[in-house]
Amino acid sequence: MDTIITRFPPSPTGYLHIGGARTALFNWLWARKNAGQFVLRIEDTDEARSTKESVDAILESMEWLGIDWDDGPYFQTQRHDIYNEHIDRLVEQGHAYYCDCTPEEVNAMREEAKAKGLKPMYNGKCRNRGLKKGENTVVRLKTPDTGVTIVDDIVKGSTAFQNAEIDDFIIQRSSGMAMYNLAVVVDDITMGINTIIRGDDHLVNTPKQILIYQALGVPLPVFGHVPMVLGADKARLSKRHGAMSVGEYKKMGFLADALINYLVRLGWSHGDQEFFERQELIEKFDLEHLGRSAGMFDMDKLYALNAKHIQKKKPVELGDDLVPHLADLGIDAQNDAFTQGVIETLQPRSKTLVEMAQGAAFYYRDEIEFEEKAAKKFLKPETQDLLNKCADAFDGLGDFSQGAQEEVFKQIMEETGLGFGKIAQPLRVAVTGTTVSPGIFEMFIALGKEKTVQRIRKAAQFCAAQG
RNA sequence: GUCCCCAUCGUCUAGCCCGGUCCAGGACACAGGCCUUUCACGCCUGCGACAGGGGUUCGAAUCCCCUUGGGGACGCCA
Repeated sequence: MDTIITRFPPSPTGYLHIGGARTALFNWLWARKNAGQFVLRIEDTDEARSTKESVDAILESMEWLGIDWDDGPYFQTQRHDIYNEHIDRLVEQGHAYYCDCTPEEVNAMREEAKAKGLKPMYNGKCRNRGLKKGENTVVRLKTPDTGVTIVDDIVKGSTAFQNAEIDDFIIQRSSGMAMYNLAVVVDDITMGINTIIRGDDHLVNTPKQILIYQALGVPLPVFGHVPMVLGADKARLSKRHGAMSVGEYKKMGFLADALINYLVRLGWSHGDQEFFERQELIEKFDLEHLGRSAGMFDMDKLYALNAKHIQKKKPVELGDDLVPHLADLGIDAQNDAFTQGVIETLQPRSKTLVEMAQGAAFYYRDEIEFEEKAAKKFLKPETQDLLNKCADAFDGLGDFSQGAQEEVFKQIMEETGLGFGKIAQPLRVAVTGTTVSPGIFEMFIALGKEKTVQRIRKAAQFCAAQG
């Protein structure tokens, strides 16, 4: 086959939502896997609802996800001439005609059809009137009255649509602007798109588009209609189901790789494999294993996958992702050796970067605030001696390794007769302010000897002041 | 109303095309346990599904039909 050319055509009437991101992903993956091309096209022919902000937001989200395009972005509003050329040709060749019916008239026709138990349709009134272009004329495609139009779909199989069900739909508005179905087909033809993967809400549009391809005398592309993403109540995913836009997931601390992994697996499978690296996805993605049924968006699974990706990623790489979240907490951190050490201690216990940033905060504070409950339980006046003893011992350590720290613990446990936990918990509170943190040794190492000792001493003073 | 699509554990799914290896496998969630210096991670165990009904067949999750349920589309929106 020729070079695979796929596309993603968002309409800029909002942010990039996760359903759209998934279709973009499928197309991108397929192009990348086949060393093909991925085209980005902005479908902004609905001038009333399209905004520049939406375009920017969509591009930004795609960049964050790492979905890059080889061609575009094209804007449909800049392609009037191309559409009009094709429309004129269709009219000249008798495949399309001008119509001056008013919206009221058309509405009446639809009501009439409905009353007869049919699908609401335009009745073809102007088909043979030989009208010329006028003030309020639209162009309609002359569709066949009989026969069927077959949609051969790589995921849904073959579906036959009765041509009698398809009315002479508008391809050019009275304003002269092309309508969606025409613009899409002309774009796909002129951009050389040969593989179209999109949501199955477009399946019923496909026969109309095929009719345009045929009228234009152009071979059909490969169609693949993937099921939609549903919310937890099995209704089409919408705002009330929670976060919709890709940008929100970024804010919530998800890794782009994790979101991609999740989205692709929702509606595609590779045996029992759940976890995929980006490169792996490109290698393994295929069209055969796209699912046919709609799937519900499941936050829990996304969290689990995100946790996995956080665990497997290198601290250096995670650093760049984490720094902005630390900044959100007012922490001015760099992706340096210190931060990477911090990250290492938090990787197995963070589901999101937000969680990681929160868990990391104590490392960066100059002043530790003790949680009331924790202090009451573990920083009692009588704990002062223990803390000072620990601080002294640690301070005397030339080598602040885990092994050396363990030795210190051993000695103090012997001296005091206390169990490990009795020593570790007060120290934990002393250093972090809370009872929950990474493992005590790894944490001290990440923090560094100096700060660790300093914090323990401060806590000892705090204990003394409690009496 | 009309047309179209879909149907395996609560959820994502493997298996279905090319019937037997499936009294249906994995993952998330949930429950219990182990590990343990806290919280996690990890490990182990458990719970849990072929929507229903008819066929076809020696044999059906897999093929056919009907029913039911869910979703989508019918616009001078995309």
